[in-house]
Amino acid sequence: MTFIEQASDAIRDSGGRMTRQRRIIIEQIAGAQWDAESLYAELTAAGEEVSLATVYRTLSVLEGAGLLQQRYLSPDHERRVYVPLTTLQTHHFTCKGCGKVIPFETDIVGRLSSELAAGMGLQVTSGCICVEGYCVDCQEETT
Amino acid sequence: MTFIEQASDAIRDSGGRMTRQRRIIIEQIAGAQWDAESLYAELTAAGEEVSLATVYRTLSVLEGAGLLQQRYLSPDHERRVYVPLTTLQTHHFTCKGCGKVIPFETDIVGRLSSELAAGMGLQVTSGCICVEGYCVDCQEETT
DNA sequence: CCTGCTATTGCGAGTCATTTTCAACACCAG
DNA sequence: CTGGTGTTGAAAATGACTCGCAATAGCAGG
Repeated sequence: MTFIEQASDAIRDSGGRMTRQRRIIIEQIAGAQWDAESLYAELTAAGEEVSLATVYRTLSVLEGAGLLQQRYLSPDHERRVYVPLTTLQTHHFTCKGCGKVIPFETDIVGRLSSELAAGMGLQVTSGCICVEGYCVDCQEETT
Repeated sequence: MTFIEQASDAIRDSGGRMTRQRRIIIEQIAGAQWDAESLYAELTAAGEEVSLATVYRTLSVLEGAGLLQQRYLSPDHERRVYVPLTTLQTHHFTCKGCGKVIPFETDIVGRLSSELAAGMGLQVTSGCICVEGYCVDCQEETT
């Protein structure tokens, strides 16, 4: 079952309706992570008619349905990004030198979940990790 | 050297002045983490005269001097919190059931730093970790 | 102890991302 | 086809945070 089918089902199951706007938003976010503003710009540039408010609302609905998860890519948390669950294990490193955002894979949230469950009985449902520092290129410049 | 002395020195060294407002803000944040709004409320309640803008500005100055670090306690990142460097290894778990914020200690940022350095040559200088889920009490209720 | 230079303050206004309000609209079950 | 109600767009609201500017107050030198 594709992401789009899952999303349609989830929306209908909760008594919601599949509108033109929701469809194009879902199609766009199925492939990659987006923040509301960029997604809106992209759709508008492609000639689609949606309002920014609807983009925010739809992303929020999809998050509530468990299909997306919010993230903040950089430690200064300036913009909320939505990530399809299929890419959940990707986190991001922000370079303080050049501003580059470097994705990396790790199951560190999983390990942390185990630790918290074992040590304190906490049940982790979602986590967010932001790290910043210097990338290879910027380390060389400093040296 | 106490946190307050460190802060005074840092401010003076950079050509800044120790004002009454800065002193009371520094004294207040020396002991624990605060977000600007709460710190302002606390000081005002204690009869001190400071403006919210000054609280924000002072926290930012202290962060620039390397005495505080910003954090977001919960995954929804609704409020910026400043933490004295001495308590840096404390992270937070937010319960989606009762809203409780539970601190925990872990060197997970350290481990992640090692992984990133070894695997991709990235040099991590700071990190932020937010996890949410259900605490022991709220897990029982769900059951 | 004065004095003046200028860093800092307070206040109100300004940002910016995100949310809400509300009337008009459009899914979709019947 | 049609009505009930979930959704939308546009604009106003919100909330955290920042900025402009005139008034104030540290503090170095006299």
